[in-house]
Amino acid sequence: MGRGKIEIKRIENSNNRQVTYSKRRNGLIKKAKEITVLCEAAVSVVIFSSPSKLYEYCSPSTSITEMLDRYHQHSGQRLWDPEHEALSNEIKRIKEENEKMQIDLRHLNAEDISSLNIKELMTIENDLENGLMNIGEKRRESYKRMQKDGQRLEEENMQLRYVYQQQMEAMAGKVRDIENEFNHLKVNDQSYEAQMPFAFRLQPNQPNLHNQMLLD
Amino acid sequence: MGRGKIEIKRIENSNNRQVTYSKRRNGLIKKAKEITVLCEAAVSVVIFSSPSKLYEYCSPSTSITEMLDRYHQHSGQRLWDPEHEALSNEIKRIKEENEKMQIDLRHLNAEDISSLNIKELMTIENDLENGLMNIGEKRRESYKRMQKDGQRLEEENMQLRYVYQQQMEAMAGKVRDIENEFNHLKVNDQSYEAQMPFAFRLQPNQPNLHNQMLLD
DNA sequence: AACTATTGATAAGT
DNA sequence: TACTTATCAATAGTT
Repeated sequence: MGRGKIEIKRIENSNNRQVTYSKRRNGLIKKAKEITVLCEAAVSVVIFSSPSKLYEYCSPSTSITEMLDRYHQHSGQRLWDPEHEALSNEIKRIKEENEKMQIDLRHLNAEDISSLNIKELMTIENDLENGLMNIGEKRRESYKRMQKDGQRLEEENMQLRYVYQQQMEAMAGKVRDIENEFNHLKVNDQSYEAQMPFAFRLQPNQPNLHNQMLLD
Repeated sequence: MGRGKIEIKRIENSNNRQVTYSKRRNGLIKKAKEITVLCEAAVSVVIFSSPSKLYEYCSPSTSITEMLDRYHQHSGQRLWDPEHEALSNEIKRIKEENEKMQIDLRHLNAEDISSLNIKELMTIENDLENGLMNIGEKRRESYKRMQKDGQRLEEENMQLRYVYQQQMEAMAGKVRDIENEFNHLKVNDQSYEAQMPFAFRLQPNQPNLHNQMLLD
C-alpha cells in the first residue's frame, strides 16, 4: 500500500523505520478507534517503539486497569496475580513464623506463661538453664582468656618498661659524661650548659591497662 | 474501503456488526504484527467484543505481563503496583524483624555467641536468669496450686466416699429388711430368694487421683 | 466463507 | 516533520 509493495521484515534504514513506525502506529490507533465505535468493542493497544517510547490507546468507555481485570477474568490467565498471591502467601508464612518466635521469646522472658501447663513450664525452664549454663561457660571462658591476655600484656609491659628504663639510664649516663666533658672543656663559659636541654624524661606509667580492657 | 464509504458510528444491524468486527479485528491484529516486525516495536492488543469475548495479540518477543511492567515503568501510572510494592515492603520489614528475633533466640539458646563481647554475654545471662527465676516461681506456684487442688479434691473425695458408704450401708440395711420380710412371707418358697439379686456393691476406690493429675 | 468494487492506508518522493 | 500521490491493502456489500 504505497508506491511499491514492501516485504514484512525489519526496515534496516533507521530513518525510514522511524517514519514508518509513526505512520503505522497512527494507522493502528485509528483502526482501533474505528472498531471501537463500529462494533462496540473495548480495545486496548499498548506500543513500545524500539527506543522504548510508550504509546497507548484505550477505548474511551473503559481503562487499562479495567481491561486487565476483564482480561484475567476471561483468559483464566493471571497477569499479576500469581506474583501477588505468592507475596501474600509468603507474608502469611513469615508472619506465622514470627508469631511463633515472639511467643517463644516471651516465654523465655517468662511473659504470658499463665496459660502453660507444668510440662511446658519445665521445658522452658530447662531451655533457660541450658542457655544459662552455656552462656555462663562462654562468658567465664571469654573472661579468663581476656584476663590471661591482660596478664600477658602486663608482663610484656613491665619488661618493656624495664628495658626502656635501662636504656634511658644508660643514655642519661652518657649525657652526664658529655656534660662533664663540656664542663671540663669550657669550665669558664656558662652559656653552653644553659643551652643543654634535659632531653630525656621517663614516660609516666600506665597502670592497670589490662583491668581497663577487662571492664570494656 | 469497500463497496461504499461507511460512517464511523455503531453498526445497528447486529449481524453486520459481528461480521465487521471479525474482519476488522483480524485487520487490526495483522497491522499490529506488521508494525512489530517492520519497526521492531512491542505491541499488545486486547479486544473485547460487545458479547465480552476476549481476543488478544502480543508481540512474540514479549508477554502481556512484561508489557504491563514496561507500561507502568514508562507511564508513571500504577496499575496494580501500589499494592504489590506495599506487600514487598511488608515482607522486607517482617523479614528484618524475623532476623532479629532469630538472633535473639539463638543467643538465648547460647548459639552463635562467639562474636559477642562480655557485656553482651552478661546481658543475655541476666535475661536468662530473670526468665529462669520468673519461670521457676511460676512453676512452683502452679505446682503448689495444683497440689493444693489435689489435696482439696482428695479431701472432697474422702468425704464423698464416706457419705456414699453410709448411704450404701443404709441401703443394704433396707435390702436386708426386705429380704427378711420376703423370707418371712415365703419361708417355704426358695425360688424367690434365688431370684433376688445382690444389687448393691461398693465401687472400688480410686486412690491417688490427685497424684495422677499432678503428673499429667 | 468467497468475491470484488471501492475506499483507506501508506511507501516513497518532495 | 509535513504534504503529495501512486500504489497496495483492507474491507463493505454482495453472492
